[in-house]
Amino acid sequence: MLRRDYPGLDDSVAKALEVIGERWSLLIVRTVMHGNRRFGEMQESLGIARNVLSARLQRLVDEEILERRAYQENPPRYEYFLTEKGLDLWPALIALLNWGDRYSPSPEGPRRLIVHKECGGTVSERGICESCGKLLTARDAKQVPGPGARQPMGAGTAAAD
Amino acid sequence: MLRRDYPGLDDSVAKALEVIGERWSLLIVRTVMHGNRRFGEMQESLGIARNVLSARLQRLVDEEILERRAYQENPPRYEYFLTEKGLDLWPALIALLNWGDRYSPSPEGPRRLIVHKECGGTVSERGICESCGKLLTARDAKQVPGPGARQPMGAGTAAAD
DNA sequence: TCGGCTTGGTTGCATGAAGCAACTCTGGTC
DNA sequence: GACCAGAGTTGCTTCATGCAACCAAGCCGA
Repeated sequence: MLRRDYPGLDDSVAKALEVIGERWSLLIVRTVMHGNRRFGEMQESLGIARNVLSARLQRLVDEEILERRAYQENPPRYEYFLTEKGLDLWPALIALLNWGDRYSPSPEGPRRLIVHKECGGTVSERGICESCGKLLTARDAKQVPGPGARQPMGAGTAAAD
Repeated sequence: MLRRDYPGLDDSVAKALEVIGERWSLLIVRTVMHGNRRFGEMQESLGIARNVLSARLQRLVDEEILERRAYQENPPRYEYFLTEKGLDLWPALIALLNWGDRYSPSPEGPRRLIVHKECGGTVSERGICESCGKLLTARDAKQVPGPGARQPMGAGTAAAD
């Protein structure tokens, strides 16, 4: 997009979209939630151009949605983790996931299911456990293969660090 | 964005973003929810380029998120309404709204508040009425001016048609 | 009847973001 | 010494976006 801000719009949805509304940004947050923390993992799992991935990671770190931590010196190598701010995007992602499932379903059913770590219940559109009724956050949930799963899913299933 | 699809990604979030992840799309859905139904109203309330608005409306109609209805013949004039599919984006918009409120707050407080039509209770991040506890949809909620409201808000407050 | 106004677009052009491939840089391995 | 891996960066091309001007069909007022 030419400019990523929405001048003249001062509501909170526009502000949110200025930060995470760019192409790829939300998918990067999502892939980190799935446990892909390294540049190469993300690049492979998303099929994104490397320069664009580099620019998005930079911006997401600047916006304090991701945090970059070195896991080795010499040569320096980094991993990216979600901050609280990043983890708090989980409800929005769940809402989009469910909307996508409802209106563009795969014939075999969803590839991934989000379940409550504690009781194994499925997670509703609003991020509520359908089994125990609790209001969940990113830390309470994990993904498991759904009926439409094809390949082994990338990396782990951990949402938080 | 160069291309709006995400080839190789077959999960539901990516599918949802292919449809409503383009710049402006979600803001157009939002402004229609706020009661701006006509081309000129949307153009003014969003400050979007007219050709881009035209292209986005076309696509949103194609995707059956909006429905175009003539309100007069000669010359033909149209209004745009949300379909069920469009109304079902409400939980995602509420999640983004709350995320934006939390992390980029206006000093005076939110400009708009979303309240439950029936009991007047405020609507939580997950689209649940904080007063009566009901799980709400777009039709159950309306927006009212918040503490940070400045100008009279565009058009009405109706969410549905 | 003539020009101007309103609504809802479409067209043409300039700019900049996304995609792709090649390159860099640092260290480890054979 | 040659080669490989990880994490980017650089250069080039292409397409989407923003802007402004234009079009079209009816209505309005003088």
